[in-house]
Amino acid sequence: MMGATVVKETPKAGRPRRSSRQMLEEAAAELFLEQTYAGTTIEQIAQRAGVSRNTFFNYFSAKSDLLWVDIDDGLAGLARSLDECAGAGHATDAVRRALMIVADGFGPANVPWALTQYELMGTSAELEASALSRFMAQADLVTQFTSIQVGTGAAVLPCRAFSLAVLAATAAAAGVWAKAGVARGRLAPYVDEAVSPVCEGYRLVLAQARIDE
Amino acid sequence: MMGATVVKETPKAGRPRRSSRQMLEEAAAELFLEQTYAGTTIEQIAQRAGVSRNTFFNYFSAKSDLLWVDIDDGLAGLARSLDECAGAGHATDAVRRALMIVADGFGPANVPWALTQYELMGTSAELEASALSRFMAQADLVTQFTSIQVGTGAAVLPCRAFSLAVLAATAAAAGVWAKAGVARGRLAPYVDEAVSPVCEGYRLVLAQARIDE
DNA sequence: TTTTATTACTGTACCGAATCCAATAATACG
DNA sequence: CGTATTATTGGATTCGGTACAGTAATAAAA
Repeated sequence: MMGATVVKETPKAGRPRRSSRQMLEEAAAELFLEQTYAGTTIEQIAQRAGVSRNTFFNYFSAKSDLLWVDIDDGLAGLARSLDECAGAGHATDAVRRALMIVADGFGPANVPWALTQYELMGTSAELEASALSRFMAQADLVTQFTSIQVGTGAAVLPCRAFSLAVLAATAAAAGVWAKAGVARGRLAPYVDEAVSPVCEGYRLVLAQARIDE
Repeated sequence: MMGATVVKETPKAGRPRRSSRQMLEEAAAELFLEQTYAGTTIEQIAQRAGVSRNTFFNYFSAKSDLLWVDIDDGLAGLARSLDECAGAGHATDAVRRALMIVADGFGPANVPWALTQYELMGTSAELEASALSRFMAQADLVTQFTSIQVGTGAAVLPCRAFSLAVLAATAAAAGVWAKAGVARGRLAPYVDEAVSPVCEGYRLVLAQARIDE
């Protein structure tokens, strides 16, 4: 329902799977190259994977989930990365470092579908919806983390604005990185360059945030 | 197609309108209060307004346009506000002032549907899609403006990251403002508090952006 | 006054995403 | 051999959005 995957780990009882998950992803990847994302229907994906249309929804909650298969895994690690970076100094630095860890998972190859298709077909409503859904999920994570790091009585607005701004900068970095073409290199430097000024600007503000209120 | 409205000003020839536009907005407002946004269909809105379902699409390109009727007008003025603030000093300051002008159009009453429904029903796919669509449109505006202000040879990433970050901070401000309840007051102070740190952090970076490259 | 261009409105049909539900198939376990 | 559990399937339905043809209502031209 949330845009994340429906089926992940296998239970021990019941009818075994026909390994449909990966087959669906591969079938979708082929079709996205032949036709675009918008040009392929779930029916076609399921048909090429050799399963029914309904089984597709057993593995993905929406067609747009296929755009994020490469990203969702990395995004799932943000919460853990935030906890790892919790102790070190400023809240802004912790968030920045956590984002760098996540960004380190993305190399020059394998640019996610969400970014390539964004360039290819502009931006469809489905892509936008799925993108903002993930953005807001991460934003809630960072907001909660920042509020805790700043301390009790932290003002809501600074924490929230910092979280959204720092994630937006990350998204901008990912967009520029994806558009950079073959010689893009690793994602992390892009993220660092985009995120650092935001953290710098919010450093003092967040330090005083618990006093103001 | 872009999320904006299809029909705006009246031509001089042809069959006159049945003043459907405002009637549709009012019918939608009633239904959104009775049921939620997600709970009302276009069919119901058109029926209460006394027009056909197809006529709805003569005035709005999508159901989600109704969530932004109050906002789109203000957003349309951002380009003009940016031009007004172009000359004054730093690019960051110009953007910040332009955003303040836009924010000044929103008072304590009349919180747009997009924000109230977001709180009410979490966030549906339609709302997210329409929201990001508008966000990206404004982001392109600010990015182009910032690039020009910084000067020729400006690096892409800083301008893009700044634009997205500053707009994300604005969105965060709007969200907190809407949630603040009856005593929220004007939107502008929220935006100023959220946006200023981002501009502060990017001030030096953007000043050096045309030298780095 | 009649014609014509222009615009508004309506009905019908269609497509695709997503949900719901009932039925069946394949496995593990008692 | 039942039984619980899970996977898969098919059918039906809902809803947003598009396409298209046809009709109605107005202003201006003939």
